[in-house]
Amino acid sequence: MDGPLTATAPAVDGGKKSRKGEQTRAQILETALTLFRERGYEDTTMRAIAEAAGVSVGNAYYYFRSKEHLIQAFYARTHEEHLEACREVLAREVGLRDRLLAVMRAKLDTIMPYHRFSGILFKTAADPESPLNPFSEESLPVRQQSTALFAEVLEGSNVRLSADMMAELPNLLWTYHMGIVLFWIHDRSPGCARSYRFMEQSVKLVVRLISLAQIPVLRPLFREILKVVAELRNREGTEGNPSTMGT
Amino acid sequence: MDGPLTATAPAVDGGKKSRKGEQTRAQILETALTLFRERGYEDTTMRAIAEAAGVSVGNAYYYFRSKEHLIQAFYARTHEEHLEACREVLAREVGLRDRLLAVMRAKLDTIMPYHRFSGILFKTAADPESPLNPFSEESLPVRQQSTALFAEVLEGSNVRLSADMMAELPNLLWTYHMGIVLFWIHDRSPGCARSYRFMEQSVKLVVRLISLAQIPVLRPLFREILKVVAELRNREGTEGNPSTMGT
DNA sequence: CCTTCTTGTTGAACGCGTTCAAATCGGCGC
DNA sequence: GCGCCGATTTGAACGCGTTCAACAAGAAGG
Repeated sequence: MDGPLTATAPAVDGGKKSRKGEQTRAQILETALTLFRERGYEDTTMRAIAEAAGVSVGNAYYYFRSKEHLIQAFYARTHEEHLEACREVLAREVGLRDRLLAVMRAKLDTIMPYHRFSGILFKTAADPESPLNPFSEESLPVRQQSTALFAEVLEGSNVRLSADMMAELPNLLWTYHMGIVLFWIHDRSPGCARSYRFMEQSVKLVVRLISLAQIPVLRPLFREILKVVAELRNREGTEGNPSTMGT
Repeated sequence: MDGPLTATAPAVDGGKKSRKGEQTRAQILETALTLFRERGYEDTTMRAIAEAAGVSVGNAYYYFRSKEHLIQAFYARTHEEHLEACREVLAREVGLRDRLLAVMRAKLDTIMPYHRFSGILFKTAADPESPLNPFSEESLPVRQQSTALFAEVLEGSNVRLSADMMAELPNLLWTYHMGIVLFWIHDRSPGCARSYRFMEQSVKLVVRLISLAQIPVLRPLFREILKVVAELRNREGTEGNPSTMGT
């Protein structure tokens, strides 16, 4: 009953075993992502994925609990690509606006090939019962990695922030970046030009707000905002979930 | 081929015809909403709805294009209940904070009975292809009505706002209210107490921000914010869609 | 070689949302 | 009465995601 489903990311397990199954798993994932890119999500059936990958339907389900779980693999995949695309700029640039701009632009560039099928991504992501829900247990690793990226955007810049800001701002930026992606998903303009424009304008605004938050007169206001945002963040709340306390 | 599907809202058509079908339609909708409330969305099958309503499956599809379209009817229904629940307070109260508080509280109260099945609501609502997408053509009437409610919240208050604020703020408040609902959907605390608390705190913050926007020094900043928000709003963009130009 | 256990693989079958050709109903002219 | 036509209703059928009992392939020990 305990299949290979425990290890979601290919690189997480020991790396030594390299069981026969790892090949099959990779084969299925690769086929699925290709078909998603070509035909979109809805028009790609599990039967088609299995056939194109040269396995049976049941076998695909041996490695991926559901069709949705294939998306989670997509999540992890594009996130890694995004990280790679950012690395160089983040090591060089120190201006906060340019850092954030570069990261956001890289994000859009990374997910662009998947624009056709990305609709379904947020569709299932918004379902509180779905494992793809950005707040779910299962997607916590990717979310934490992504939030860490925004922490790095801030820390590597020449802008000094107060401690309470530094604690909450990465999460806020992550939320902001989700909002941009949401806009992008609905964007039907050629080349998603509107998304890029909207992103650039809003990045300027965000950076301006951040610098405003450092002005002493406005501190009480921003402190209150942070308080409300913190309330928003720990959704599990009184249930006492220790897993979200760390970091 | 042109069935009764053209008239989505029951009160929209002439009201005179009252064809046989209107009864059947109402019967199906009532049954569906009841089952949704009792078992949730996923566990309520179209076959079960049809059987409980005393019709065939195909007949249900004659009146509702899909299972999702039953949700749109739910949208319209709860919106009317919300309006009704607000009417009295909005006629009496003039303080902006209390007006907004009352409206938001009424919103949560109205949708509370549907908390179990509301997850799917946003799930499909986030899909850009879905007719339930809040930005879609099909849900435009409800959205406009809802936005109008927030315009009334502002206009009936003793707070005077500049014209550009008055033009954009209702849309912003509508977006804010969607955010609260999104929080509520994910809220698993007993009685959704966290949602109410979060709503109250954020309402205070929102009102405070609105009054800040009236301070001359900060006007340029808020004007820029409004500009970006306006960019966000007309998504159809360069396609030249005249239907969203009105009002 | 035979057993035993885990890992990997199969394809038929289930329940679902949805479709559609065909049947039925209801009013209106004759 | 009969014929007609649009509105309504039916239920079998399709394709989908998913499940599961059964089977095959290795690996390990005797």
